[in-house]
Amino acid sequence: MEPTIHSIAKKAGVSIATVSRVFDPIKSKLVSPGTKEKILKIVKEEGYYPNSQARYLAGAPVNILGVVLPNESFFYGSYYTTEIIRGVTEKAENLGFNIMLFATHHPLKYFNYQKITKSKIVSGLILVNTGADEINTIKDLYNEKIPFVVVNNYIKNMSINYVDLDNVEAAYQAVVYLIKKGHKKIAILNGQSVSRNAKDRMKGYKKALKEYNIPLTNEYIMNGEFLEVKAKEAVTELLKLKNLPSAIFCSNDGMALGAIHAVKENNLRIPDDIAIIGFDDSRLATVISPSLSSVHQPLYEIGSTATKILIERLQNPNLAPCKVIFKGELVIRESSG
Amino acid sequence: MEPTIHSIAKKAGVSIATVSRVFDPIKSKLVSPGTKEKILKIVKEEGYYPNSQARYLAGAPVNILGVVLPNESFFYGSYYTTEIIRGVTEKAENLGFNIMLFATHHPLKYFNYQKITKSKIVSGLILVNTGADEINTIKDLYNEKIPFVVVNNYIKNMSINYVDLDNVEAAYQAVVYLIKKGHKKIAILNGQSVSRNAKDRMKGYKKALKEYNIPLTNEYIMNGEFLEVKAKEAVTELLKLKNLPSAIFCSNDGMALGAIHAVKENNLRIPDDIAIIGFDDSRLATVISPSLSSVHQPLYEIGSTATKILIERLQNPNLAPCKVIFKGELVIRESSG
DNA sequence: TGCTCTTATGTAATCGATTACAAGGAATAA
DNA sequence: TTATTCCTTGTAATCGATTACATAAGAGCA
Repeated sequence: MEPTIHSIAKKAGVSIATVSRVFDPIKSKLVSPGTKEKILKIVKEEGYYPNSQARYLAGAPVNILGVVLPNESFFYGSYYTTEIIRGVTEKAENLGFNIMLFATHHPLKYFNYQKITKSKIVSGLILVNTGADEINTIKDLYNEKIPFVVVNNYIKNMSINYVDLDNVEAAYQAVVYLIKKGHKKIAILNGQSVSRNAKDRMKGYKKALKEYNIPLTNEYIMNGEFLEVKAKEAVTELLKLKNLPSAIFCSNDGMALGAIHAVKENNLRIPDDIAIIGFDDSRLATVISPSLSSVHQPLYEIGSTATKILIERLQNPNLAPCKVIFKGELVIRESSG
Repeated sequence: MEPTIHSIAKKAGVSIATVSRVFDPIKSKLVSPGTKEKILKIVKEEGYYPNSQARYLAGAPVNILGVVLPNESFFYGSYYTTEIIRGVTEKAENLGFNIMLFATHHPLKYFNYQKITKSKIVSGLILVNTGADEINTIKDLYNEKIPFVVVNNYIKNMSINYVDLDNVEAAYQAVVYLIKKGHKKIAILNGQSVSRNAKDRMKGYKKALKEYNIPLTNEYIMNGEFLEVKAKEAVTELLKLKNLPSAIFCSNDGMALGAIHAVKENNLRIPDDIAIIGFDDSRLATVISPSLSSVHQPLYEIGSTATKILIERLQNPNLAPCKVIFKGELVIRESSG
């Protein structure tokens, strides 16, 4: 038989209430030192750990956070996802919370958020890489007053917790850098336009061009769907233009990689013929040749901040919604000249 | 007030036992169609989900698996770790299990496995990248009859579940490939010798040399601690030898990357002067120039297989321990000639 | 000595489900 | 018609903790 609070209480010759108190950091002060010592000795001998389900059921706070992200986020050892998870897990561990990982295979919009929150499997949610088609889900969560934080999907006009990068500004900085290097024909290799990230990076790109009076060239605007393969195809097409761009701003490093391959296959030099800037500052950036200039995101901090915000609000539901926007930082390497 | 089984039962005019039965796939057949329909209608209206803690406490099986790995496993978007997790999460989702992720910041040997299993937070464990210094922990788990699977840490003489790669054979194949290419002076860039992986890959390396009557050269045996930086230092030293090797077998891709950088800095050509083979077939392998020949591990399958084995044994504790050894596969690219 | 105030501990209700067992009613068989 | 069986549902104990409230013992004080 496994030890329970009853068997421990019996062996120690005390009531279950006293045993319970020993495990509560605050109430354990109410137990006399002698009794506490006696109980802890038996707890150790028996290898007793309080049953978490019984604790939760009896009213102890559920210290489990659900992290929800699309399974595909993991492909190829995504730097983006893993750094965020590293930040989340470490912060959660430090604050005494556990992480339940929902890397769901299905499109996220079919994920049953209700099930895991209402059945009390988790007490709050961290939503990473939720898509633009999930706004309704997020509205539901909001209306149901389920505690959650959105990472990387800024939503306008809703009073929710989120942590994100200032994508407009980051893209703006990258493009301005290219302009100041003398580039006037700058292409953008972006993700799907439904994505908030893609939208905002496009905004930053356009803002920079406008500010420096560079006209927008439609042929220079490409969709690589955030994928290396699609990016390579798109750039291969781009390079058939008569009026070639002299620089490409890419919305992630994977697409930058595709772009580099396409440019090389066309026997053009990087950065001399075409300069390239990526986004994410992933490990690829330093491995590839030429090394890739890229916008660095503080992903670890984004993950740990999101976790902190959520836990604070679980412990004090009256706190106001919190928005944290980090700044990106362009890391210059070889590919941008 | 949130709905409970009592409120649902009351609204439907039935007992809580009947409501409970509706949620049990087997027992729900005992409930008459009319009653079931009536209950489900109210369940839907009220947005009711059975409280998981109460279910567990009352005897329903806990469908939560703990995945334990060192926090550092995530650095740099580790391909190794993420692919395994992808396999684990997808298989778990398909079999109706949830994953609790313990990416612990402390050395794993200080991780309190007892706490999460005995307190019934999880019903079983998947141990990924456990170190050699944790054999005692694993023995404890075994003695306590806690269901677990070890991934990537084959342990001799213990009747436990594990899933691993045949590292001896994989390393052997890689080195034989080099030998057949005409190499006779082959160095090995290995990880810490306490690591099971490192030991086995060394074994494969030695086996290949012996079989082809190539004497062992001590100076060709290096420890790069599985780290790019350390590997680069080690290879830089290696290249000061009078009698240079013509090939280096590296125990992971990160170290191969360090080796490539060191070789290039010494103005030697890859593969002409020095051929290089890595291990893991990570994304780096195709990104780096020259592209890296590397031993491919079926990481996704390793993860999903471990999960399947564990769940089967949770559902049927009488099943015998299960060992699954996958074969690696050398993927030839430019770096090996 | 008696009263009050602490301090330490115990009693018992409660959380929300599962499930063994009981039981009523309808269907079937004799 | 009555006995038997099956189908459906309900009753009540149980899982293992937390915690409000009660209470007993001891300390402090007049």
